[in-house]
Amino acid sequence: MRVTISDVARRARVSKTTVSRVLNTRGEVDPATAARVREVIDALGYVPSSGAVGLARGASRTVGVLTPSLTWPWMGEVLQGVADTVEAAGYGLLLYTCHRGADSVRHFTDQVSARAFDGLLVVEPENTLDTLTSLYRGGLPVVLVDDRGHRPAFPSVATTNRAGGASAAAHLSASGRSRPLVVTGRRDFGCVRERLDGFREVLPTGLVVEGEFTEATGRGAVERALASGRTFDCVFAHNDLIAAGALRALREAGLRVPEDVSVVGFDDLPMARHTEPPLTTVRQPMREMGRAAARLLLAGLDGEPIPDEPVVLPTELVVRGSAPGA
Amino acid sequence: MRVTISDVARRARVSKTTVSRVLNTRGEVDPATAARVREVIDALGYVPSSGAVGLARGASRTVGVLTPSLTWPWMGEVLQGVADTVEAAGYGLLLYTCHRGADSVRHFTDQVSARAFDGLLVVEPENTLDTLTSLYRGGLPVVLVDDRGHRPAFPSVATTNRAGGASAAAHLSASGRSRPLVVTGRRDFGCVRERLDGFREVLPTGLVVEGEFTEATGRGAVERALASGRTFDCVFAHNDLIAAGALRALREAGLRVPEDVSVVGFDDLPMARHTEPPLTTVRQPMREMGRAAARLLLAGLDGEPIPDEPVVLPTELVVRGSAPGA
DNA sequence: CTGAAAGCGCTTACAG
DNA sequence: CTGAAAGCGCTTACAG
Repeated sequence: MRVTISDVARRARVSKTTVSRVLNTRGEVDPATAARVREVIDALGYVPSSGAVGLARGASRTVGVLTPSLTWPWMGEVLQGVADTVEAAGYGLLLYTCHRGADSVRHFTDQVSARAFDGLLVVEPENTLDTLTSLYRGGLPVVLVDDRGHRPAFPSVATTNRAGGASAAAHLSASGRSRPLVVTGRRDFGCVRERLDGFREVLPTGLVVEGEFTEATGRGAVERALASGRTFDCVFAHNDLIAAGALRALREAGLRVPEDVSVVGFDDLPMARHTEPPLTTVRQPMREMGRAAARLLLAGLDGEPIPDEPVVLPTELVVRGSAPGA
Repeated sequence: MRVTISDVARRARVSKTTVSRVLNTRGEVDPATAARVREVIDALGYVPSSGAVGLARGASRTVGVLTPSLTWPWMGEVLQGVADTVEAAGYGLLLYTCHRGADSVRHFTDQVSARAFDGLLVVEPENTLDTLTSLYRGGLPVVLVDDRGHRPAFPSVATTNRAGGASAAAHLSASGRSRPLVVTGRRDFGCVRERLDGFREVLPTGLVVEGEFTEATGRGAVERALASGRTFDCVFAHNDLIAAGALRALREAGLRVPEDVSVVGFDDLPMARHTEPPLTTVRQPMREMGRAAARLLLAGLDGEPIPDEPVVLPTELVVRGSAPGA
C-alpha cells in the first residue's frame, strides 16, 4: 500500500540506513549511490512518514498555535503571518482554540503532554498566562503575540503602543485640534496605558473615558459626553470598533466628521476602510507580528537563543477621511 | 525525562499491554488492576505520545484544513466552526494555506503523502479542485466547504444561494421596490448563477451588472448606472463588499439610502453592521457550515459513509437600515 | 484477565 | 562509504 523506506531500500539495493542518509543529506554517501536512491524515491513518490520521523527523532517539526478565538477581526492577519513563515520553514501548524473554555484548555494541555508539537505560538490567551509561563519554564519553547501589553515572563512580540498614541495626538494637533475626547479600553491592559501615555505626552488636555474595546463603548462615550455638554473637537478611540461607535453617535447627533469633530482609531481593521467617512487610524502590523513571532520560535527550535525582551514592531498612522491631514 | 507507558507499567507492576488496555478502555481488564493503573497514570501525569500512538495505529487523529487565505472576512467563522467540532472530538487540527502559491501546494501535498492527517477539510481552494479530487479518489477522506457553488466530485457543505437570492427579491418587492440594479460576482461561480436565478424568479426585471466580489465593483457599477441615466430603486449586491461600494457611490451621488435607493447585500460580514446605514443582507451561516463539514468528515473517519450530495444549509435574511421592512 | 513479542516507519550510534 | 541492530513509544494479534 503505502511506500516505506524499506521499499525504497529494496528497490535501490541499499540499506534503510543509506536511504535515510540521502534523505537527510548527510554527506557520507557515494554520489552514485545517492543518485540511484534519489531516482527510486522519485519513481516511487516516496515521502517519509512524518509520524515515524517524529518518533525516531523526538521532534515533530510542528508548531502549535493557541488562540482564544478565530473570529477576532485581526486574527486572520496574525495567523496568515504565522502560517506563511511556518510553512516556508517546512513545519506543520497545529491550531488550538480556548474557545470552548475549560474543555478546550484540557484538550490543549493534553496535546502538550503528548508532545504533539515542538514549540508554541500564543495569541492573546487571556487567562492562561500562568499556565503558559509554567510550560515555558518546563522547557517548552513559547512565543506570545502580545497586542495587549501583557509583557509575559517569556519571549514575545509587541508593538509601539506609546508611539502610536503619540502619533495620533501629533496628527490631530497638527490639524488644529486641541480638545480631545479619548475613549480607551480597560486600563488593566498594558497597551491602554501605553497608548494613553503617548497621546497625553503630546496632547495633555481633554477628557478620558474608560470602557471596553467595543462599538457600544464608543457610541455610549460620545453620547454621554455630548449630553453632559462637554465640548471636544476630536476623538481618539483606542481601537477601531470604539471609533466606529463614535462615528455613529456623532452622526446621529448631527455633527459632521471631520468638519466638527475628527476621529482617529487604532488597529486598522478591514472595516476601517468602510466606515463613513473612512477611518484615520493607527495601524498595528498584525501580520508582521505573526511573522516575527514565528521566526523567533523557529530560531529557538533551531537552537538559537530567543531574546527575553519583547521584539517591538512599529505602528503606522494611516490617514483617511475621518481625520485628514492639516 | 518524559513519562512513557513503560514507566506506568513498571510502577503499576503490570505489562505495557495492560496499561494500553486501560488507556483504550477495552473491557477485558480486572477492575482492581485497572484502578491501580489509573492511579499511577494520574500520579505520573502520563499522557500517551500522540506520535507513537499514531504510528502504531496507522492513524493520527488529526484533521487537515486547507484554505487559500486566512484573511478573508468570513474565514475566521468557518475555522471557528471547524475547530470547535474537531477539538471536541479530541482530534488535532493541522492548518495549511495555499497562500504562497506553488510552494505552499507542494508543502501541502507532501504532508498528505507523509500521512500527517487522517482526513481533509477544504475551504474554497480555487485551482486545486482537481488535485483534491484525485486525493479523494486515492482514498483520502475529503469534505469541501463550498460557498462558491463548485459542486465538487466529493462530499461538500453548501448553502441555499438560490433561496437567498429569492429572499432578497421578496424583501425588496414587499417594500415596494421594483426596479433593481443587480451587481454580481463572476458568472462562472455557481453561487452567482444561483443567487441571480433565485432573485429573478421573484423580480424578473431590472439591470444586471457582472463584476468581481469587491468594493470597487459595487462602486463602479452604481456610478456607471447613474451616469448612463438608468433608473433603479434598489440594489442587490452579490456580497457585502459590493454592497459597501454601492452605498458609498450612492452617497457620493447625493442619493439617500434607503429613501431613494435601498440596498441588500450577501454574506453578513461583521462590517455589515458598521456601514452607513447598516446593511440588510442575506446571511450565509459560515460557522455552521464549518461545523457541518467537520462533523461529516469525523463521521467518515469513524467509518460511517459520507453522503455524496452536498449538505445544504439555509441562508437567512438579516434586515437592517439599508433596506428596512415594508 | 494478562503478558511476551512483533510490528508501525523511521533514525542513529556502532562497527567495519 | 555502508549496513545490522537497537531504539523511539505505542498497539495488537497470539498464547496462556
